[in-house]
This record gives sequence, structure tokens and C-alpha cells, in this order.
Amino acid sequence: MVQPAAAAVRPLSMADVAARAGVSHQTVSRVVNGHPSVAPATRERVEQAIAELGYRPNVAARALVTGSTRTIGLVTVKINQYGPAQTMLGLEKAARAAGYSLSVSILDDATAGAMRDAVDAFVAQRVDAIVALSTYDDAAEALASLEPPVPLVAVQVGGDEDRPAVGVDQEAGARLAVRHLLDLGHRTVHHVAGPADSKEARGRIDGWRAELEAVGAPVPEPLRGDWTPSSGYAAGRQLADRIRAGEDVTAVFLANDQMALGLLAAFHEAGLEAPDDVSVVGFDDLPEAPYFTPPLTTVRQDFAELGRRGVQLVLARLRGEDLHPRPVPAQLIVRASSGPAKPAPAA
Amino acid sequence: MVQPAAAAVRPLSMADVAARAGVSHQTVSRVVNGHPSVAPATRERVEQAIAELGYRPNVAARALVTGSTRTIGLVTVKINQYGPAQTMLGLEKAARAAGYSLSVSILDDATAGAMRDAVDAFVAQRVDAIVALSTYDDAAEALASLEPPVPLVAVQVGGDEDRPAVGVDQEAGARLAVRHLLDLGHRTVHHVAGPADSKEARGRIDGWRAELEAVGAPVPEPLRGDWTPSSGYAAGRQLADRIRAGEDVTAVFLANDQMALGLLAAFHEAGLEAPDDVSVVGFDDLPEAPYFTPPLTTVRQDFAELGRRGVQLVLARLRGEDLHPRPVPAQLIVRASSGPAKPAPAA
DNA sequence: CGCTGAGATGTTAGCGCTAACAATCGGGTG
DNA sequence: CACCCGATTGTTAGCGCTAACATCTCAGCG
Repeated sequence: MVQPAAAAVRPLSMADVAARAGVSHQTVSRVVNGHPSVAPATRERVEQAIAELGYRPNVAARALVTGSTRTIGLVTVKINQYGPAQTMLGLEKAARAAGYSLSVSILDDATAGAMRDAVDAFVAQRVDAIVALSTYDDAAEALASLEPPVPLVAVQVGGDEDRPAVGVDQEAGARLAVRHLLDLGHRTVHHVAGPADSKEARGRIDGWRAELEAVGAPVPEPLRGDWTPSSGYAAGRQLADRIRAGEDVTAVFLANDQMALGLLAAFHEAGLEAPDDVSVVGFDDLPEAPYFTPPLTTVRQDFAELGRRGVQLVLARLRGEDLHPRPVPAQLIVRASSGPAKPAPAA
Repeated sequence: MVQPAAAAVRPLSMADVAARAGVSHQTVSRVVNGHPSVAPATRERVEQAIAELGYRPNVAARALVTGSTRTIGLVTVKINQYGPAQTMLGLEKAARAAGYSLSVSILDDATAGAMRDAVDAFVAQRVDAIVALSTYDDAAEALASLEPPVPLVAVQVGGDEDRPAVGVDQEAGARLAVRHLLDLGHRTVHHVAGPADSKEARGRIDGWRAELEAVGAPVPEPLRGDWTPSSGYAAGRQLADRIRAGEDVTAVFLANDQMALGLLAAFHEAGLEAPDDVSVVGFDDLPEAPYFTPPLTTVRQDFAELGRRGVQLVLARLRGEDLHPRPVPAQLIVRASSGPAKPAPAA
């Protein structure tokens, strides 16, 4: 039962196991890899020797001869945002479930050079595939110019015609949020967008605009944020001023929850409260969102699913299939920050 | 300038470079590894051949012969919390700076079995060292029983006498928070603690209690949370009830910011506002904390530094040194959620 | 002018593993 | 009873690299 502490001097090799089981190292290899033509008795003897010795095959040696490390490289830009961190978690789980391990490289910024270096390092490491996780155009561009000798899959990034990508359906998600607000009787919905060089931010703008146009609502100029609470706060101050100046702003849709938090803080300071004075809807559904003041209506993204599909796409590519995945749907979560529009002022 | 697209058929080997440069593969190896005895002219010729061909050495082959993969394995339990995610970021950066790449394994729970499997997989992968990142006792125990043939370093976990660990000084951080509240005139400070099986949660309790005892303040029974906003909300409801029942609760210190958010929401619902009715202090300094309603006074942990020190410790161990690192200090960040105590009711 | 030795380069072996092929062993078949 | 076939096992040859040793060259020196 008790496993003797592995001798730290030199890790065991197949030869050690073979000697103990009284077979050739090749038979050990066959057992380890589940080859069919091994007699049951032999197999058992080998397995026992493996267990007794605590033997683990050396992946470097295996990689050298098979040419595959069974490792996926993940390049990402800053995982301090909730979304990417969650997605990474999903990727890791799915990868491990498929028998791959994940090697990560976290860039400080998405410059083409940094991206190229990271991909390069992964190529040297002989990863079987590379997953790029980022929503910025820089990253997408850098990726487009790269031609690594292994499959390169984008998650939430670019995704041209020939470079496959998985992502959440930003546009549909945004439309959900806007429709919800319009259904509540708001004449239009203002938007605090994410940074201009983010594909997701643009997707949300597109969805917001499309939904407004679909019902013939006026389309106000969107405000520009950068995902941070502080930029949401700035937007909130601006909108609060405009409201006090008499402008008809009754509903705001923000491109993420963090900015919504900042906006709520600014509104609160200005004496405006959601949903009475103005309705607020975010995007992401942070774990904190239900505890904002007030609890935030938002659009949930299924990041775990995103990670899963990313790995799925990688595996398909590895098999040579040309899968072009459908976007992951988003889901509206209604909480207290959105409510019916106040009766319109004298028209 | 333009690099020919690498022939995807078979990656280049040293022999290819050697042929092109008109030297032996060993000379190429010497150039790649920066050995001294190579004539400058030869070195240059080889380097040019490498650049022209876009050659990258095969790490698997190198690992096989040197026995070192220059990879660090990271085992962690759920990185969906802000802290661990940040720490991981710091670890990755520091590791890469030291020429190591990071392979991650994210466990669903910190059972001894899962931990052992992950460490085992890393051993098979022949990582040079393993870093365990988690604050739960399960993890610490699992770790203690493990005897991998490579250095195993704990970050924020256990840390016995012989198993080195790095961590933030929880106790000092908690004392900072409590002292701040006492200095504001509060007679005592209530505490909403983290889960009982978390070492960090216990450290914060210890610091909180120590500081109260140091000034002879009464030590109320701590409430128990689980890091989530929802548990903070529950604690908030409880405390709000007690306040309305006339109990003298004027200051609350919570073991993290997320719980503080939940508590603030509960207080707000109950018509209690910080800092007028009660002072609230959190722990972590989330990026969102300045935008809570009200902005949250909290204790900042330097996670990036933690990651850096983790790698530092790994490298020391790899060199055979017996470094026992000092804990990372925490820092008090004063914002609006804490304020002077109201004048005491008739004593 | 032959010898020495340091610097530069080449040759060989082998890391631990898998793929391909070779060998062995029974049990049926003509 | 020789023969063949399939199941099982063993043997051999690398995968691409580095370490150790061998070789070669040429400057310096007695």
C-alpha cells in the first residue's frame, strides 16, 4: 500500500520497471500506452511493478520521439479582468480533461512583438497548439501575421475567415440588454462603450445600435470608457450633469459591470438613484453584481463554456477538421438597477 | 528581413543549421548555449544560419539530456478570486523573467487526492519545481504529505518549518485595519471572518483579536463568512438587526472586500449607511473598492510582490539555498467607508 | 625546429521513449 | 506431420540534443 518515497537521485525509467516485471521495456511501453496485444497476465504484472515503483513516464522522451508534447500554449493579455480569468479556468479544465496540459504566457501588452515572442517560445517548447485569449485589435493583428507550424486558435479575438475563433455573441447580448430597457418603456438607451480597439466593445456597440434602430429609437452618441470602474465613474458624472441640465436620459447600458459600478457611484454622489431616476444595465455578471447598490441588471457571459469550446476547436484543428464554431449565447439577468421609465415629461 | 515561413512538415534540427553554416551540430549547440570557446566568425555564421532558417531548439530533446525542462508547475485551487489570480500573474512574470515557463493546473477542490494527482502529473512532466497556491488547510495538509523529487514551494499556504512558504502578513494587515478604527474612536470592532479552514482568514482573526486585546477593547464574537459577497450580505443583515435592537456596533472589519460589498448592501437595505451609522473596513483592495457605495477603506495586499517572491524562493531552492522568506507587508488604504465614532450613548 | 598547450572544432555516446521489424510460441489445416 | 497464421514478446534504430572526449591548429618557446 505504502509507496516508497521516490529516490530523488535519478527518476525511474522504463528499464527499471521492465526489470522488475521481468519483461522488455517495450512491453512496459505497450502497457503504459494501452496497446492491445499484451497478455492480461503480463499487463497486470507490469502494472503492479509500475505501482510499486511509483514510475511515471518521462514526457520529454515521449515528446522527442512522438513529436507531440500534449501541451497547449495559452497566450493572454492581462488576466486581471474577470472574464479572461474565468475563460482561462475553463480552458485549463477542458484541456486537462482532454489529456493536455496548459502552459501559459501572460503578456503585459498586446504588441505584435510581444505576441510573436510568446508564440515563438511556445513553438520552441513544441506545444501542440496555441490558444490566444484577448479582445484587443493589436492582438488580433499580431496573430494574423503569425504563421506558427501548429494550430493557432483565437478566443474572443479577431477570427478572420481562415483563422477560427470562438467568442460570446456580443451583439445578441447587447440587444438583449437594450430590448429589456425599451420594453420597460424607455424611449432610448444611452451607452457607455469599452475601448475602441476592443472587438467585444465594438460588438456591444453594434448590438446596442441595431436594437435601437430596429424600433426606431433615437441613437445617442455613445460615451467611451476603458472597462475600469474609474472610467464608468467619469461617464456617470457626465451623464449626471446632463440629466440635471434637463436632458432626457433615463436608461444607460454599459459595456461591462465594473464601469456600471463606477457609474452608479457617480450617480449616487449626484443624488441620482437607480432605478428610480435612471435605469442601469451592465455586462458580464460579476459575482459582485448582485450586491451592487442597487443590485445590477446585466448580461451574463458563460466564460467556462467559452473555454470549453476553445479547447474543442483546438482538438478539431489537431484532427485536421475545419470546424467553424457558433458564438456562445449571452443571457440577460434582471435585477433591481433597471425599472420602468418615469412618465414622459410634457412632450 | 522577411523570414521564410517555417516548413510545417518537420521542424528544423541542429543538423540543418549546422549544414547551412558549414559546422558540426555541436558547434551550433555551443552557440545556442553561449559557450565561450567558439570563434567569433563561426559564431556569427551560425547565428545567421539560425536567423535565416528560423530555427528554435527543441526543448524536449534538451530536457531529455539535461534533465531540466526549465518549467515550473503551478497548482492552484480556483483562481476566480481576485487575489490568487493576481498572484498567479506575478508568478508568471517572475518565472518568465528567470527563463522559466509556467505550467498550470487548476484544481476544483483542495482534496489531498486532487493535489497529489496534480503534483504527480507535474513530476511526470519533469517540471523543475512546483508552486502551490492556495490558502486552505486541505491544501496545506495534502502538501505536507507529499514528497516530490523536486522543490515544492507554498504561496499563501501552510508553510511548516521545513517546507518554505511566502505569504502576506495577514496579522499585521488586520491590526492596521483595527487600529485605524480604534483611532477613529470606536470602542471596539466587529469582525466578519473568512472560512475557518483558511489560514489567511485565521491570520486576520488573530490580528484583529490581538489589536483589540492590546488596547483592552472588548472582543466580540466574530461572524463567519466564506469570502463571497453573499455571506457578507448575510452577516450584514445580522449586524443590522443587532444594531436596531440597540446593540453598540459602530465598526466592522471584514476579511475581504467582496464580503464588505455584501455587508454594505445589507446595511443600505436596512437604512444604515457607512460611515455615518457604522464604519466598514475590508481587506484586499479590489480595483472596484474605490467605487463601492461608499468607497471602501481596506487593506491592500501586494499580490504581484507575492508572486515575485514565490519565484525567488523557488530559484533559491533550486540552487540548494535554504531561504526562509519574510512575509510581504500589507498596507492600509483609507477611503470613505470609515469615519469617527458617533458620540457614545449614555454610558 | 620539434614540443607543448590552449583554443577551436569534430566525433561519439546516450538521455528515455516509441515505431518498425524480428522472433517465438501454439494451435489449427491439408 | 510440415506448414502457416495470429497473438505475444523482444530487438533495433533513432527522435534532437548535450557532455565528454578526441582531434586539429597554431602561437610560443627552449
